[in-house]
Amino acid sequence: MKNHAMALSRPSTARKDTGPTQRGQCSKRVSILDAAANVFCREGFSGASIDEIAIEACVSRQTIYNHYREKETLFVAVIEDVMERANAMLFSTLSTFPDKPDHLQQDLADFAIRLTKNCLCNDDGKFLRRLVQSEGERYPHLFEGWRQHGPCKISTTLGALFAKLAHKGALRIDDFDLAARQFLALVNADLQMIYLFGGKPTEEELQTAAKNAVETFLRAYGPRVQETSSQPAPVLMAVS
Amino acid sequence: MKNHAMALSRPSTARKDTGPTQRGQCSKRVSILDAAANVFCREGFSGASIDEIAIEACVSRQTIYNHYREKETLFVAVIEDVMERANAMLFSTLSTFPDKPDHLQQDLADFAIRLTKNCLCNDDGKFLRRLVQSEGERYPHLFEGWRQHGPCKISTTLGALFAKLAHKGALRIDDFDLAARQFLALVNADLQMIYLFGGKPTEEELQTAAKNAVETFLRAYGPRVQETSSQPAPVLMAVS
DNA sequence: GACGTGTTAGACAATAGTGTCTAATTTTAC
DNA sequence: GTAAAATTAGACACTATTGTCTAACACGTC
Repeated sequence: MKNHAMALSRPSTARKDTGPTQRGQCSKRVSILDAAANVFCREGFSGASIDEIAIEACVSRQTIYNHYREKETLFVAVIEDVMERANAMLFSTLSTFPDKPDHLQQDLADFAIRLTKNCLCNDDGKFLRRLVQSEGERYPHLFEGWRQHGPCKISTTLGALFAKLAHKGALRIDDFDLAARQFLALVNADLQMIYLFGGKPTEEELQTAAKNAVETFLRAYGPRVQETSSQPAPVLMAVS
Repeated sequence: MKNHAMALSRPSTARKDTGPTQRGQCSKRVSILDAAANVFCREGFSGASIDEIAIEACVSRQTIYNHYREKETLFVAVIEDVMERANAMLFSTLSTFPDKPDHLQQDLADFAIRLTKNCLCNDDGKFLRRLVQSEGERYPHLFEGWRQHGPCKISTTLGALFAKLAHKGALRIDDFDLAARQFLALVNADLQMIYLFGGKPTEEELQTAAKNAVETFLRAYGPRVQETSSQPAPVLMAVS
């Protein structure tokens, strides 16, 4: 249950580094990485103890030292593992961005839900929010690659996707990257408070957040004459 | 320079708890709290050592134990200190919200800049982002009060302020609290990436972020006929 | 069954941190 | 100036943790 997303996406990325084991005992490496991710996320780098990780991974402490020479090596391996998986999931989700202008409101909302579910609210997302925040300054080089290929790239990629829709006349956008950043910000507007104390939004909260975000986004960037169901908007006429 | 905001707002909140000192040695308490805030922020709770705090506060370790019985007591005191100050600054800033509909775009942008500068980008803001994220789950009761009176209240308070403007016809808003949350989200849209690796935005980045946020906010919630400088919008007339 | 690889439990030294205690010193109040 | 209060440096016991080492063990292949 808790490791659902991890377990799901793990098989997709074939582990290429051949450690002391071939592939039969690869499961040890995986359980160590998973347990370490949980403990590091829960306790932070200095708060996490190797013994705790060993117990949670159902592995002896010595095994951890066999695979990863020292605590910091393990930490770096965990970070890289999570980041690679998170970035893969991010771009896999981005590839589901709607390209047809029909049902834009619903399609964008569905996309927003996929994005939050797959990338922001899962264990990897929580891990990254927490660890980048707390350990980011201590390991600048470590997170730099992820930052470049993850968060930084998402705006431009999403911006390009919005550009496509704009060229089809479905959106009126000046600065596509800005619109992308704002779209992401709006999606998170209702969820920030939930993230804050470590919780995960319910399905309903997710849908409401997506709906709210898309409505406002379209009011700002959608084609003119946006009919809102709540209050009958005054009829507008374009004069020249 | 670094403690500018802290030093500014500190005298405003009279310290009421009378520890072992009356008020002459109160400066010790303050330097301990400041140093502890920095170290806890940098290293997290378990990573921070009392010795490090003592050195940074230019105080002997024993003095810290005299004032605060143990590490956790000190931690809680620091958290409460920062939160109280942050909330005070937050509502002090909220009180500068524009109430005149003229020059709304500029006034809202200026307000957004004040908000980011005074509450989000200063040391206290960084401290809270980091510590609530990493230690929030360990001390649920500790942050609960702040959450109620800070982040949770800001939406409703800001929402009420937007409502005033809306009633004057300056804004077209259905859900005021939602609009407030989205305003905050938009203001942060361009800054998230900077927060991510612990940096502080420059004055110019701050202004651009505020300008972008307000423009989009007004496109979504502003009165109709929003003139954009880039592309001459068609003149619109409300019929009935 | 022998062998090699990987795993395990436990002991171990080394280090670092917490919290206490004491005696000397400084600061503050009167 | 004197006495009380606060501060300091240092030693101290205690605990937790890291990382190493060793001997026993599991498990497969040959």
